[in-house]
Amino acid sequence: METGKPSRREREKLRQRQEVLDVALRLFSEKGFHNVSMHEIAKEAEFAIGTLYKFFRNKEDLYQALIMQLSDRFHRALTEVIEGDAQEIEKLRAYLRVKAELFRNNAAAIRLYFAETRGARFNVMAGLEREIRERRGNILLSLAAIFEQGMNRKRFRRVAAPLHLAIALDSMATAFLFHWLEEPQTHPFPEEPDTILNILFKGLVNP
Amino acid sequence: METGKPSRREREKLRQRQEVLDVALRLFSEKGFHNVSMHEIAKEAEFAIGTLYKFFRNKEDLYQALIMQLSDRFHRALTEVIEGDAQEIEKLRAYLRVKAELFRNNAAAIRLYFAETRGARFNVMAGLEREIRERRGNILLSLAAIFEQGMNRKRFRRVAAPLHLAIALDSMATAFLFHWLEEPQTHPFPEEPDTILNILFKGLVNP
Amino acid sequence: METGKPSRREREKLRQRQEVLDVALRLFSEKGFHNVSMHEIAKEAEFAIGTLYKFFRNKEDLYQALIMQLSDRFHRALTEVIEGDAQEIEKLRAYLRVKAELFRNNAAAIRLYFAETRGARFNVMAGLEREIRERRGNILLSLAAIFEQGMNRKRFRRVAAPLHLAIALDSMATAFLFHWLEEPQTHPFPEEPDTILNILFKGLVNP
Amino acid sequence: METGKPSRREREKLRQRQEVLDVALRLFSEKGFHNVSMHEIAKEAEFAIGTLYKFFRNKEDLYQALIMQLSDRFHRALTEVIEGDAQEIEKLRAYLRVKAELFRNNAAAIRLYFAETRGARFNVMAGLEREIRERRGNILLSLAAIFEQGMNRKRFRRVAAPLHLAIALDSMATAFLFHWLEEPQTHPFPEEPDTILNILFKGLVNP
DNA sequence: CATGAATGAGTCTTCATTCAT
DNA sequence: GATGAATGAAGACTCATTCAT
Repeated sequence: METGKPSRREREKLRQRQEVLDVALRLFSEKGFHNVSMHEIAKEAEFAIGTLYKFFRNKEDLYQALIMQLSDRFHRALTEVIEGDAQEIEKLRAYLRVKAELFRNNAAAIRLYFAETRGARFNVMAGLEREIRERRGNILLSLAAIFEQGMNRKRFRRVAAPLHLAIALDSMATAFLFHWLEEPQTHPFPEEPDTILNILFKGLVNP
Repeated sequence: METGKPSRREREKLRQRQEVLDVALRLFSEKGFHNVSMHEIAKEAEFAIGTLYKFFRNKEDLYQALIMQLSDRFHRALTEVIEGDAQEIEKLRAYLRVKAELFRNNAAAIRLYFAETRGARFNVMAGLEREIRERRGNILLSLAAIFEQGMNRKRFRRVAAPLHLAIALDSMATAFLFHWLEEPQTHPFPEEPDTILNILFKGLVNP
Repeated sequence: METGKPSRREREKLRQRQEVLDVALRLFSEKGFHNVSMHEIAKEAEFAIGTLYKFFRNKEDLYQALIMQLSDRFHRALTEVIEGDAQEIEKLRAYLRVKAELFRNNAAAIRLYFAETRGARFNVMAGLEREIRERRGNILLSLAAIFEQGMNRKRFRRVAAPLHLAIALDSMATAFLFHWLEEPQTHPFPEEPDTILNILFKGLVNP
Repeated sequence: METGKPSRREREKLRQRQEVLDVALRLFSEKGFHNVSMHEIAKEAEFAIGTLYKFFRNKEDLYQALIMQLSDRFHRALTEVIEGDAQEIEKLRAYLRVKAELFRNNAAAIRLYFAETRGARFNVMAGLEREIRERRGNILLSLAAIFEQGMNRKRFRRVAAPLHLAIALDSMATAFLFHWLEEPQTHPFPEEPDTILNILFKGLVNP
């Protein structure tokens, strides 16, 4: 058989690998890539240094694996919600709700993810940039498709290109959520999806 | 007169200091803080290592000076435009135009600035975080004030809190400009102010 | 048993640490703290630089460990001899003999020890100054006690305060031994205990 | 004429050189040779760095000049007192008194002098070691001559070789004075000449 | 002649990575 | 297969010294 025997060993190894990634996320998000040593990760994760190098070829590899895992988790969750066949506005609202939940439940990861993913193309992420950018692009395209559909069905007016609306929606969401991340008390959390949709749906200028 | 005598020496020193900052901007924006050595900066700037330490107490100091200089330049330009006494919509349009110009003319700097300013509070910027956040906050408040005024004068509808509109406007601008920065050909540049204002002004949903 | 298991690794590590200290003693006593680099110590001791830092937190730590080890060795040997319950004069003679042996067998160490221990309170020894001064003080007090006892038992006349006699005895010993250290041929070694006791015991001036 | 014209310039230069030496003494005695930079000396002495190098070939040269100046001052004072033609005991008493005064009035210099002169032959004094040792030797010889004379005149008993007595006397003096230097309150100062002579003159053991 | 800006060799120290046990 | 001792390249920073002005 193909899956029976190796499974046990394999699963154990994966579980350990994941423990390392969890510790690494915590440390990297607290101190940044260059201020965390492999020794520190090994110690916190209660593995021998050498063992880390069984799981990851080197520090950069570990780091990229971590970021890619976060990317997987985030983009999978966001993609799921968009690709259903709910009504357009419902999809957008759901997208914003899921994104908000991601921020709420993964503050450390989010901060790390954006820090290493925005702007910095020079850093440790070199190799993965394209992959991540592509995922982001796909999500924007999906959002754009929703807007497009809404326009075709005459639910949305053509105030701008669908892709631009997608960018607008997503950037606003990110911005609002970062503000909340930084000052949770000032920016109440749950109402934001509505705020964003309000801004997008209702024209600001009196016709 | 007061400024004649010291000027000469002083100006020369400042010019050299600026040369170092220019080289540092290029290198840091290409490779990131930790992947640029003081030797490298010195060599590229054609100064001896020791000379760098005449201008900056240490590497971190040099880096912070660089980021603060960028911050100064960017925020000054943006603040100027908002604080005039033009009409509300004109101010917003001008703000977007200036921001776009900043992105266009300072691509490397912008990338570095956002990379080190977003998300990462653990990094080299530790000491300056508050200052920069405050500046950003002030700009948002100024934008909010414009929206508020527009509302009071019945030019804008109250679709959302002024501060939220400010965040929305600014985050959209940043997002569009980053997209342009990354793929100049796909996202034609100059129309973006109008795109953003369109999105903001015209309601997406048919009433 | 309790000591079997860790012993092996532990002993090996201690042996290596001691090798480093031995090399360091030689180099420091030849050239002084600031004229010996960690690289030099590592090379001479045939360890990698990094290994030195497994044994000692930094250069100063290594140096202080060295000096304290010497201090331990010297003061332990001297203290032992004083604290026995032999007769007063015998104790003094034994003290001088042991001190002489220490000088004879540890010339380099002695030179280093005195160089860094005398006078200089600003140097690398900052933290350990008190400890060392205290040890020296204790030895002087023990010697003083011997003189005092001898006086009480009418063996010694009260020509000076016991502590002063202690200082006199010890400083003479040190001085003679240093002279011998510097010119072994001129100052024959083994007779010095008697010389010193002679000076101390017999009055110089005819009554 | 030989001495008229250059005198003025020359004297001025010497005065400045001395200012540097004075500052250097203070700094070196406070922090040690390696913890004082030429810049620091220049700044404190209010000279330009370059000027220091007009007076002294390099840092080591400056340091040695300083130590030699102290050596001059100390040994001259001590030699003077011994070479008079007073009575033996008076000479010894005077020697001790002068030495005490030197310690009292030159605490910083004394500490520096002994720190760099004792034990350490590896250090910055390399070149001057012989010279200084010779001076010290001469003083001991002079003291020995006094003892010898006293013996010949039957004033002193031959309890030990004259040179040994000289060493004994001088080392006791140094030791007592150092104790006073370190704890002025505990060890009252002015009585020490008598203490030392007492120890030397009166036999400790009852005949 | 004095000045002090500029130099760069040399130092300590860290940390990713390897490999013998 | 796991371990962690050992490695040494690389980097930040200091400071004695020079030399153009």
